[in-house]
Amino acid sequence: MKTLGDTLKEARDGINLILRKVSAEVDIDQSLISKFEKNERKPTKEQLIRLADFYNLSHKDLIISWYSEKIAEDLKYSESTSEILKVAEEKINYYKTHNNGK
Amino acid sequence: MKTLGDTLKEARDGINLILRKVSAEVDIDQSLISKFEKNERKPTKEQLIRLADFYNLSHKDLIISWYSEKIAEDLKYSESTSEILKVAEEKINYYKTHNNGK
DNA sequence: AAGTTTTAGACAATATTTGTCCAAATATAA
DNA sequence: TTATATTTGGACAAATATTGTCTAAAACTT
Repeated sequence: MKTLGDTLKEARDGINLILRKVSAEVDIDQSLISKFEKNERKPTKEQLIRLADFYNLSHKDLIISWYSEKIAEDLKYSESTSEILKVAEEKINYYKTHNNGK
Repeated sequence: MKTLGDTLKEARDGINLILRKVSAEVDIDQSLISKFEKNERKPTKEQLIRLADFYNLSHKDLIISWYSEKIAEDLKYSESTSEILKVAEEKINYYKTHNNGK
């Protein structure tokens, strides 16, 4: 199962850059980026966007990865997870249709 | 769409108790309980369990409500929500089958 | 071995969540 | 209406969690 960290690492490997360089470009501490790649920290959404832009990765894909990992982390040890997700989706749809958009 | 707050309020109305009484029984500030009922605060999981026990409500149902509201709150303004939830579920299942249980 | 890159961990700064209190608002009863 | 009781809003401090920064050790390259 490919993690967000894997994606970031692959992207960096793909262009053969060292952390120090990426760090300078995206203005994020290299130690943080290292941790993102090893899934020891989660980037903020802003950081994620900056990395996506720099690496030319799909915003959408990264955001999906980012949110889904957050949710999975939360529910990992919980029961009834598929019901929870089903209800969550209903609520979201309800919300979206009733407050249209924002 | 029935909220967690609605459920708690209905339960209390069902047994006709005032906040002060419930508060004393479950040891949660009455103002907090009021806010739970109005969805202005979210109970902690522990508080939720104590309320469930006191009101004789299904733990499972309340937990589903609690988590799904949390997730919905997070994703409310996001795009690709159904994809996010789909991927989240895959990750959870992956996690559960590979670390079986806990 | 020397130099470079990556990583772990401690730490302060910041932000978020939580519990508590009280007085204003609302409802109920006399 | 007035008096009494209940509910609610809001401010605040305490506790907890997240975030960014730095440093030096570990791992890797030359």
